[in-house]
Amino acid sequence: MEYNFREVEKNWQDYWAKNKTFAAKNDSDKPKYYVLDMFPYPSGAGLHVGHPLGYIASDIFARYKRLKGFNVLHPMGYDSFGLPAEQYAIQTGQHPEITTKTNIARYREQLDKIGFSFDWDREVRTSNPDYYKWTQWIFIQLFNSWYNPETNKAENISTLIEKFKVQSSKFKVGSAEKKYEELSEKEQSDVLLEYRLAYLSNTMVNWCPQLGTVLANEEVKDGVSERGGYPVERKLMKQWSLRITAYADRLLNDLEGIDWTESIKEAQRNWIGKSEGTSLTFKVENSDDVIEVFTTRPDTIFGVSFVTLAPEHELVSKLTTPEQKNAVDEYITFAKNRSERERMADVKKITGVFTGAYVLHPFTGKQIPIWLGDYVLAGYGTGAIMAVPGHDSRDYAFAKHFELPIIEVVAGGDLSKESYDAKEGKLINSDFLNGLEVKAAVKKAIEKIEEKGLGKGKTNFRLRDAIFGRQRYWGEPIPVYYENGIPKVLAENELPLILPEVDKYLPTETGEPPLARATGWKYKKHTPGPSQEGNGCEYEYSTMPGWAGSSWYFLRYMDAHNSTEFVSKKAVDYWQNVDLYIGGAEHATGHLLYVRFWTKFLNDLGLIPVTEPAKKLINQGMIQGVSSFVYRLVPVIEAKGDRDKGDKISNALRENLILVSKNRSELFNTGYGDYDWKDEELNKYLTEKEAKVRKEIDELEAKITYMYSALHVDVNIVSNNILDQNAFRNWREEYKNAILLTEENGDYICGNAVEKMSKSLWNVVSPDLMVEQYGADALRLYEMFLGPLELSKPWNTNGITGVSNFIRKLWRLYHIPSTNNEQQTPNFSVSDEPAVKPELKVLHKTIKKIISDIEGFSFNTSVSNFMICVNELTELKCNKREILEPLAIIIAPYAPHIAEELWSKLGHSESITYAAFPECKEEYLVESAFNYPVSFNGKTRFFQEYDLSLSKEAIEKEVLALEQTQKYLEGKTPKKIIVVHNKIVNIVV
RNA sequence: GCCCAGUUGGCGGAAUUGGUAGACGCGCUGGUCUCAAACACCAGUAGGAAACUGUGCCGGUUCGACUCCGGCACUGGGUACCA
Repeated sequence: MEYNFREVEKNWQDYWAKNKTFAAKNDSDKPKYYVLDMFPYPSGAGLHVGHPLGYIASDIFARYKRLKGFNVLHPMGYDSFGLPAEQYAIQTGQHPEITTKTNIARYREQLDKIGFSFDWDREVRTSNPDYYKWTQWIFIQLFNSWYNPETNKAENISTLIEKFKVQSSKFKVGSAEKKYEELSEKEQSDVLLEYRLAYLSNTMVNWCPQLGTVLANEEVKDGVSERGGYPVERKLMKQWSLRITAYADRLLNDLEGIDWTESIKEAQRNWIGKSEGTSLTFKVENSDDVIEVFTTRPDTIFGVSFVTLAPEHELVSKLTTPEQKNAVDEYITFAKNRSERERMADVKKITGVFTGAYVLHPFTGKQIPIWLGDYVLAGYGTGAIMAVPGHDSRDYAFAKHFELPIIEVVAGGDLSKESYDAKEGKLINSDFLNGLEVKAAVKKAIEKIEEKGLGKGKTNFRLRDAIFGRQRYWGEPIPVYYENGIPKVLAENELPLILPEVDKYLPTETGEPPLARATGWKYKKHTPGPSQEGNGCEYEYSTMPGWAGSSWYFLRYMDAHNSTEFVSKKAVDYWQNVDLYIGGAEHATGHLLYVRFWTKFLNDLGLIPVTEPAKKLINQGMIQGVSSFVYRLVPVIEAKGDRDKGDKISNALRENLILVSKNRSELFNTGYGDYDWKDEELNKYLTEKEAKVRKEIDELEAKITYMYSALHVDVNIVSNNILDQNAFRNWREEYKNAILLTEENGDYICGNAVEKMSKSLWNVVSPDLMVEQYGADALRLYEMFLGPLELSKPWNTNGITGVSNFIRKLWRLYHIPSTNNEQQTPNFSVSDEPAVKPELKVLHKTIKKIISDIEGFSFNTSVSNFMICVNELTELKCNKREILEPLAIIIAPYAPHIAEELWSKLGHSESITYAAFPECKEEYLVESAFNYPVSFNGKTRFFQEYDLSLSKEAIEKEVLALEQTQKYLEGKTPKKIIVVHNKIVNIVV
């Protein structure tokens, strides 16, 4: 028997757990290194082979850093609040906590089998009260803070109140103006809510009726919910939000200083969407009202031919003339009822209405009509635009549709065909801007606008404040209660606010969130006061969104069991922030933006020393599944008239499922009666079935054609596209009696497609099976070997035999084959003789490559390099300790189990984890000669070895003297000879 | 539409600063072992009989281009009436 990975891997996993081999210390003389994975949501489906990809990469890096002498923090935990557990609870009544615990146990079991070097003592779970206590605590800090634009950071709200008092600020209450001290408690609360970083307000939210909750912009994709894919509509609601917009500029600027991929940075830049322009007011004709617009193209001011307001704009009803009132009201109703999704679906559809009112052009004084259009968004800028159809494609489309004038003010386009949006060209028809280039014109226009007091230069962001309340059960309760309608946060010593028990995980009959079902769940002050009387105060019934817990978890790992602080100063001063963060790119504008926001906020309060959560970020690619299909033959009836009868016919023909092998697709689209299925069973079956309905077919003059539809089939019963027919019949009841139309050799060939790996597509490959069959080391090596970490690639189990063979070859290097072949295992045999130069060269070449591969995150090439190394050492029949000991160390990050086993056999009693990574000694790599490729006009013809000490001139001379050179020269004289030392010789003819 | 990434054998992929294109592995073909199969081992494997041709397509720079520049196509991802 050879290498027994099952036994060896189990032993070492037990050893690591027992000895807490990977526990990180919070004080150490070693330099620190923090390697973090994005923690998973523990779903019921368990891990598939795609999940561990990033974990394996980070584990290799963490183990490498330990070998390099770093104190490494490499933790893991669970993002355990979330929708699936709650939906499961709604269906089954099972408490989400139970579901979550079960799923976590399964995840842990799967993770353990792969041999990760996580420090499990630091595990965090966001749904654990010990954890969410501090999530709530951070919320309270957000509530108690405002953003001071002067200091450009968050401060305690008390500094704002102080400011109000010092400046004697006045606040409008109804028609009166009062000082801050003169306001009632409620009025003060309302004023402060406009500044707090966590605040309650009436905002347009993304409401998802099916989920019964609101969603943040980042959770809505293509107009449907990211989770579940349900339609989302706009709705005005009182909601908790976080003022992330206060940090827009810093979130944007600080991207410069972090080593993240350009694509993620770009996605964040786009999401933040900074645009610089100017505000500009238009006076409404015969009224004191003005309409303020935001524009980035003030240079086109003389091209304005109308002004468009969002249907929700506050001035609409006031402006609208009596003649237009009906049309306007009708349009507003229409716009309101169009869901986000519809609006997006027909971007091309232009809708709008004229209000009957006019504004006056600020420079020419001309009348400009005011229109409503839903292409103008209420939530961006001022909800009103100046329309310049000549130089904005949306305005152009609107103008064309409603036959409004189009004025050319920038030369260079052809306005009869399309608008000219480019920001280059000279201004025309523009009074004082004529002749200027766009850039200069923008500047001049802003100057004039500011000079005349019409507006001023302004920056707008696309980023919206993050809606923070969710009308869900399975999340952190927001630590707020309402006293006389005033929202108040709990005292810190009242945390955690435990998620109460409810009878059902659904909204109440009156539409309140599930938490309103909790009986007797009321806030009572610890200290005596009005709320102590009676039943106490109502709590906030919304819970926090899924991203709350994940916005600071990287800090908790530093000090996971601290019961008095979210993280101790000492721990965070030591660990600072994440050195290497690995996770999926799908979090580009969600999690990765929020965690940056919270980090900056906590830094502002002086609680942590860093302003960014992660120095370096790597996005692992997705591992896609390869789905398999069977092709179902579907009779399609085209009947004239009677539809019911048509259905009856097709049902009769469909009684048994007919599945056609892929390569017999010539049979598809065959019509009724004119086929030969080349399959007796099927001919018989269909002839019988058709005979039964022949009368109806003829009566209806129906036409039958056979089409096919592809059905997903479990990839685990398909091997190399050949269906295991027995397993297939047993797989599902409806396939038991299916008629399988096979190839001539009896095989049923499946089709396939590369898709997302998902339970519903039946293409999931579980890591458990791979570990069981080939071992954890093989799985780890193979996942890395598949290709560059960042690239998406389809999973193909077949290739794993390659790395599995490699592991056996590696094992054999350290052993001599047993002579009496039967029972005995190969004998461990390593020689203490000094290594010879070729052996040392192989080793040190490999060390050099592995170091540069790991540090460049090129894990796929390092696996190749190990293979080359082992192949070469096998060729050299090398079994020297001097070579094999360092080899075990450099391979340990990738294949830790076999490395530990070999290490212990080499006579070490300690784990290989903290061995020293060998240095590359360049002296072994020095070559004395180089085999030069000799090329003619850039095409390599032959090779010639020359000593490296030879000068260029000498080589040139030698090459020309060669017989082969003369042959390729064909008697011509070379024009030029290029000799690149240690690289190439090129002869130009 | 805009932004980002990518396109190399039958497949996954490799190629340092512009310097031997196809490393390594899978698959395939042939062979050895075996009664046979599997495993294992050995040899071959970009195309072409060859001259030659080949890194998505067209063009450029260069002694020399997968690599640099200009244009285009396609694939994947992100984002979208953002004024």
